[in-house]
Amino acid sequence: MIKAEDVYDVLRKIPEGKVTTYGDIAKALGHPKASRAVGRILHANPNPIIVPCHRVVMSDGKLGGYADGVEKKVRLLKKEGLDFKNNKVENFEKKKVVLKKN
DNA sequence: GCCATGGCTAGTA
DNA sequence: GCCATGGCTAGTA
Repeated sequence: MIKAEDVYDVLRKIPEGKVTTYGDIAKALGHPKASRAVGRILHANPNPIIVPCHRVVMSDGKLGGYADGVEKKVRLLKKEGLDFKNNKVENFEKKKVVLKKN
């Protein structure tokens, strides 16, 4: 079972202007198939201020969801210097962080 | 039984 | 576009 606290811990390491994916978080925590579960956990994020869940997107660079509305997610990411081409993060490969497995 | 995913396959152009 | 996957919640018995 994947713990919400662990997901939030990983999230706090993502710097401004960078992103990661649901699947990468799942892998980093040793649950390669739990990507969807990660999404559910983020949906329940109790504290968007300290846990930047807007920096998590889909494996193909598409936006994914946001509890507070996708528009807001876009706004936050743009403010951090990211851009969107056709519903995808521009230069996705360069914007992804590499996550360590603990 | 839902869903903030992802990987794989069919099959179109 | 289909479906396995994992975590959660509603709501029946």
